[in-house]
Amino acid sequence: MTKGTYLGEFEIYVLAALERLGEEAYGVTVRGEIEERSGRMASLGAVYTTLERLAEKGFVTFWVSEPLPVPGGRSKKHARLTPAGRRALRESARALERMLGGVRLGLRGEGGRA
Amino acid sequence: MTKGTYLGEFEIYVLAALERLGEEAYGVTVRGEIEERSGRMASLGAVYTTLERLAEKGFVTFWVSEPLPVPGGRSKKHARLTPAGRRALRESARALERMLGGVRLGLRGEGGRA
DNA sequence: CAACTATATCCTACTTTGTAGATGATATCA
DNA sequence: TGATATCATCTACAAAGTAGGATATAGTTG
Repeated sequence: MTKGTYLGEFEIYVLAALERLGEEAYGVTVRGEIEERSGRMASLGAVYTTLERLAEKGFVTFWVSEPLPVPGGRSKKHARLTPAGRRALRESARALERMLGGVRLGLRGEGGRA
Repeated sequence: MTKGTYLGEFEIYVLAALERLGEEAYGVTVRGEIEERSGRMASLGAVYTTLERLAEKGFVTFWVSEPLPVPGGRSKKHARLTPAGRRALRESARALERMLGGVRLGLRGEGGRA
């Protein structure tokens, strides 16, 4: 029985976005990736707060990019997964998959209400 | 973009357990199902509190069983999913799947640390 | 019947996560 | 300098997660 550190729901989205985005990951792109990919809404404030908390846990580190010669091209605070972060994401995702796997919820089609 | 009601991490576990257990679902069995199935730890207190909150949201209803002629066989407070609860579980599970789907996390094997 | 064992639930107090509007920074361009 | 476009931080509160300890109720035993 793992008593351990299970990620919160939104934390999972943020870490998964980092995994997908790689070097392109920073506040705005993380938010975009979550919304486009999953359809789940995510405010920028929520993203930044969560990234900060994940960094405190050692799951994320930051690095700053050079400013770009375009409007609004200020330097960005990029985020990347640490090995511990990747491990935490994997553990949470696996446990969730085991729990949801096989449950008939219309995960493939069936859509609609009720 | 769904601004809507996304379930918390533990709420997903509890609702999934209800879906699996059917008529057998009550505090103790819910806890057992979560722990056995996913490996995620779950205290009884957490389970009851979460069931109560899910009921307030209209995702769960309760019914009481007859006491049984065995030691500790008091009547149990069973829980079942409402249609809204099943729908909420499905929505959260789908969004999560879309976000995690395809991410290389060793969801099938590869195990180990780092 | 009192004491004991086995299950099951409730209560309570607190920690962690989730949320997002308002505010402040910094880049180019007119 | 003023206007526009990104991006980040702050703040304050709401919602979800947690679990120890108290309480309830069944049969059993002496």
